[in-house]
Amino acid sequence: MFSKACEYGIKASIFIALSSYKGVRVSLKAIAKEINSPEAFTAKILQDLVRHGVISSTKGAYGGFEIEKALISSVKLSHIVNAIDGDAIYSGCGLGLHTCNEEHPCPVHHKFKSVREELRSMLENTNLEELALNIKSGASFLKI
Amino acid sequence: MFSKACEYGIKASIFIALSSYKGVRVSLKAIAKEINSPEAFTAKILQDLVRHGVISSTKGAYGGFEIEKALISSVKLSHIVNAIDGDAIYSGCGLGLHTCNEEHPCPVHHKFKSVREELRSMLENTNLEELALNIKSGASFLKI
DNA sequence: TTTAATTCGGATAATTTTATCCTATTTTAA
DNA sequence: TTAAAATAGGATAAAATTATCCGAATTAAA
Repeated sequence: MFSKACEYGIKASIFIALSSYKGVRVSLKAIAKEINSPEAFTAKILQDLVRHGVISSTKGAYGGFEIEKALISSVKLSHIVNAIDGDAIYSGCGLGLHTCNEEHPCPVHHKFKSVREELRSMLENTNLEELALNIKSGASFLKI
Repeated sequence: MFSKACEYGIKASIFIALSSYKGVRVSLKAIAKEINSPEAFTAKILQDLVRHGVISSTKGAYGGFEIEKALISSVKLSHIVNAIDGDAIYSGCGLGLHTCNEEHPCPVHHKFKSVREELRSMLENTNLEELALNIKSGASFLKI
């Protein structure tokens, strides 16, 4: 459903949020270890998220990645997915037609409508705070 | 959401169903033209669908692809998707965790639940007959 | 001021997906 | 029986995605 890059990006963001809560920046190394992802590839994805303003970074010793505490609850999954994969998943045509809309629908356009809509709404209404809290409480997991 | 191969596979199957209704087999060439797909690549996908028993083929002059009339309504989108992409879209973990279930959920497991479920149900309950009839009536389109 | 710990960014490699080409095989009609 | 029209299938190529490597730049502490 999502690209590997996007999966890593979401998991990394959650872990960064969790750590930012405690007021500590996390290094690439720590992130990759925690979410079980290849370090160098994860670095590229984090750079991308920084460029898109989803997370922020600090270079040098004691540097790392973080999300300003006050912003954690306003970062939605849709921001991350958009930054990495774009919005094709929930706004593109399910069968790849260039032009697909109500007037000129692909064969599954209407069938997909509610699925697409529910996905979009879910991504736009899920924020990093709730996801991080579930990790903290042990209700959900970032790896294995 | 789906791979290109799967998109082509679905569109091709709908066109084959449409033609089989009229009692005529369609050639690879006609299919690729109708759904606007690369011919040789489409051939591979059709071979795959034949192997999985979704469609049937006849070699030689006047040969081509078809779906037995009586079976058209029983071919579901899920059969096609499964044959080409597998069931990962609606049964795999949204974040790619190897183990992701109610007891050990990934951060978005519950959030994705209804989306995944709706997608699965839609694929399992949509058959080629209805999709073909909408093409026939001009209510939906296979290309552009 | 030097050193160590970091992120950044460019180059490259490996893998997967998408796409093409060519030959073999099958089938029908002339 | 031969020729033409098809699918089947193997080999290969192109493109996209995933992954790795290495040096540059930055920062803080010793």
